[in-house]
Amino acid sequence: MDIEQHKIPQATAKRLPLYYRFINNLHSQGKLRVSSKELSEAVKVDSATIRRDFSYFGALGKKGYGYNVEYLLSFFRKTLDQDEITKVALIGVGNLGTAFLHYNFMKNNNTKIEYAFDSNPEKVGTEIGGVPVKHIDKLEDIVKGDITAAILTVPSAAAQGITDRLVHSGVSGILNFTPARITVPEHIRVHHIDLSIELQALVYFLKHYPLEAGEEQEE
Amino acid sequence: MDIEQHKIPQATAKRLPLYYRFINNLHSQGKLRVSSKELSEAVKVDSATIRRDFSYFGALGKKGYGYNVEYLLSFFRKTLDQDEITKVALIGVGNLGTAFLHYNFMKNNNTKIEYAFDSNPEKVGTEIGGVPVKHIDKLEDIVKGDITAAILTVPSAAAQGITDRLVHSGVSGILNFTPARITVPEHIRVHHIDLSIELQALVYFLKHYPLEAGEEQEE
DNA sequence: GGCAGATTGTGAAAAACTTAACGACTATCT
DNA sequence: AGATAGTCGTTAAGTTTTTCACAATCTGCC
Ligand SMILES: NC(=O)c1ccc[n+]([C@@H]2O[C@H](COP(=O)([O-])OP(=O)(O)OC[C@H]3O[C@@H](n4cnc5c(N)ncnc54)[C@H](O)[C@@H]3O)[C@@H](O)[C@H]2O)c1
Ligand SMILES: NC(=O)c1ccc[n+]([C@@H]2O[C@H](COP(=O)([O-])OP(=O)(O)OC[C@H]3O[C@@H](n4cnc5c(N)ncnc54)[C@H](O)[C@@H]3O)[C@@H](O)[C@H]2O)c1
Repeated sequence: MDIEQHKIPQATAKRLPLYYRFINNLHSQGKLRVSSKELSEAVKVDSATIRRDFSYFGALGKKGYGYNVEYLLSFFRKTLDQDEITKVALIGVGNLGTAFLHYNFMKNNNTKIEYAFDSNPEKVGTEIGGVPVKHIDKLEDIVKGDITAAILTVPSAAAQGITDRLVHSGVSGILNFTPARITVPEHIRVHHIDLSIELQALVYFLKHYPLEAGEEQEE
Repeated sequence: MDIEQHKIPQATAKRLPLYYRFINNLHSQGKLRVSSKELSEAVKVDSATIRRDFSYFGALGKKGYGYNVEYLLSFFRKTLDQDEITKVALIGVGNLGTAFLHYNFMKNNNTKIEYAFDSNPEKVGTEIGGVPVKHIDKLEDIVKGDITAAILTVPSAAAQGITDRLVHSGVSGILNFTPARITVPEHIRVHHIDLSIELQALVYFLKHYPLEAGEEQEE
């Protein structure tokens, strides 16, 4: 939106929702002020990093005082566009897709899964977690112009085909849970969440990078 | 294990399982050789990065030729300890936990979920995806000495309590799917996978980092 | 056997990210 | 009022990761 926004490092941008959630918690608890040190302990991010992150948005705190929770919250709400809802579709109502549909992403979140899609006739027409399941044949009709991002939980063999259809239907982002590394035009953003790899990587680190006292944790 | 292993950058280590999977695919397809460029297109990682990553393990390829798939595969299998199985426990057989139990992580993988745990008596005693569900009271008895890592899919309010018990039972790593940022002793490794944050971050990027032609994709 | 073309492995540079350190300031206590 | 104990924002330094670019070297073919 803003040109200045482009100055914010990606690593920082990825932490913003985390900060937002914890500031929200503090606010619910009635806390009025918070220091970068306190926040650091809660979210497990170095306090200097937090101060640096916040500073990209200007001077949000007061020296010698810390941050005002109320102010921080309203600032982050604005910055993360929490007041406007982003519509999302979920493709593939299987094990993983069903779990996501049951989960209320809206709780702390500006996103709403509006529709789910599947090719299995038994699933089509049902409603899961308040989300109607539509037939995949209707994908383009329903998504076109209305949906910003998609959550992809189909079998990996179907991933590229569905991706092409999503792109054609005008989504700008895809959260890809399949192991397939999908190909998209340059203006589409894909984030991969590859659960098998996460598990394998954890195991690799356990065997080859034994943590010493004082060593830092990994995200 | 090896002292030399410690030289491998963490960013590289995280990509190893991805490489392994694709090399495996190539091998199944009967492909005999592969170049860093081809691999790059498949896994969406810059070819120079791939060559650099491989080079940490020595000279795995041949100039003017590329990499021998068979050799690469056997090398990675050894390096990722694919021949020895790591035992894992899953705690919290709810929406997400059930999905994971149904999924066969073993397929491309050296990990096996041996036991699941839940506090709900209706779930205890059942078997999901071939994994027996035990009562959470038995956690210490069953896990102690036998299980290397845990997948945490309990409600976030229960996360820290269960974590303490897991640590006490001797697990060395936790894959934490709850939004809670758990506290552990220094020798325990925790990887957080925070799905709400991933979705929110994707949306944030869509709005604030419109991709230009030629810009790189995010992992 | 020799040459054209392909591809690696890596030094060096750049980019991205994190952390330490400290001056400037706040709040509070005595 | 002055002393004390924080705390931020930022400069500078350190670390990690990615990327460029090319000599070295191998392949495959004639
Ligand atoms: N379940 C897990 O724990 C897990 C873990 C890691 C990765 N994954 C990946 O997530 C994806 C989904 O996994 P899952 O366990 O939910 O699989 P699943 O088989 O349970 O679900 C897939 C769903 O997609 C539907 N589908 C198939 N082809 C389709 C098409 N062309 N259009 C629309 N819908 C279609 C099926 O009807 C099914 O409902 C897979 O790619 C899998 O590799 C899952
Ligand atoms: N489902 C999703 O899509 C999703 C998305 C993002 C994050 N999460 C997080 O993942 C976690 C699990 O989500 P879910 O949707 O599967 O929740 P869920 O409520 O369906 O499952 C939680 C399970 O944990 C069990 N449980 C509760 N307390 C326990 C205890 N003390 N010991 C052992 N078992 C206990 C419950 O019986 C239940 O079976 C939550 O922390 C949630 O915030 C889930």
